[in-house]
Amino acid sequence: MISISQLSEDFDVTTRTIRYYEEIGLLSPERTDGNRRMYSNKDIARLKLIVRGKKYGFNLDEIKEMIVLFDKDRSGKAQMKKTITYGKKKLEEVNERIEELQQMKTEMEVLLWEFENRLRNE
Amino acid sequence: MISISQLSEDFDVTTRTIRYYEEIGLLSPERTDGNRRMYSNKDIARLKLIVRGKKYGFNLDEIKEMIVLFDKDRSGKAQMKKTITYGKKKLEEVNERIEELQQMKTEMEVLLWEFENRLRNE
DNA sequence: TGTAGCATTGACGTTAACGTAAACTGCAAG
DNA sequence: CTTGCAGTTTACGTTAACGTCAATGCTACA
Repeated sequence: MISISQLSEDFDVTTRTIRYYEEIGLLSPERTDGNRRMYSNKDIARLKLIVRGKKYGFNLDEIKEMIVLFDKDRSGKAQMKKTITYGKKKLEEVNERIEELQQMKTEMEVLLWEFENRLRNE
Repeated sequence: MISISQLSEDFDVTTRTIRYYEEIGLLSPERTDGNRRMYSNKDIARLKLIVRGKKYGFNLDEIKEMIVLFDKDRSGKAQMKKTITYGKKKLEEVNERIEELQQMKTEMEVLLWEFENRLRNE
């Protein structure tokens, strides 16, 4: 259990941002007697997911959907089947992004190679 | 050479967005006698870069920097060396994103596998 | 027990990346 | 010629994702 300032430091995001994520339902930390937020390992894992998701260009609504997927406390066959279907779809998206990024990487490498050659031959 | 509406259709972005990219210096199409924008293959390649960049979570300022890299009309040894250095840095960033995305993919796969197992064993 | 230093909840401000509407222009078809 | 569509500029509007500030509440520590 850590405080909001600790969490803020650990992940390099402002406390405002963390509170905002709570505001829109992405986090729901416990409170102390004095009403201070206390973050569990589960909360920490969630924030990690959020921060990473943002880095890949997902917006907070999309991330919210993914959190549901990563939230392991689900039961009922129907619910689980839905989760699996949705998860596979998201996995496909991630796959596509990886492939495109790899293509981009290749293009950049070719370009750099060309530049280095031109530099050598002049 | 294609029109703005053609370009808009081809890339599934609005004409407003295309004009905005021009406004901030990401595109600079030629004009016809009647002042209409005409987009060359080079412009089209740029827009492709922009759209793709956005998808990966780069903002337009970062994309602007990358466009400079992908712009092949550079000369002078010093300039080229700078470009190569900068390009390698960007390549590193792309590499990192790929690796993190792959880690994320693995996690999702594990999770889905667990779900499917639970579904089978109940 | 006082006080420095985090924490809390509003509430309004800001910025990037467009959306939208208005007023105007150029061109092709009937 | 005019009708109508596609394009142009200008300018104000919008939304997500926070930033910032004010007023107030805990709480550890000298």
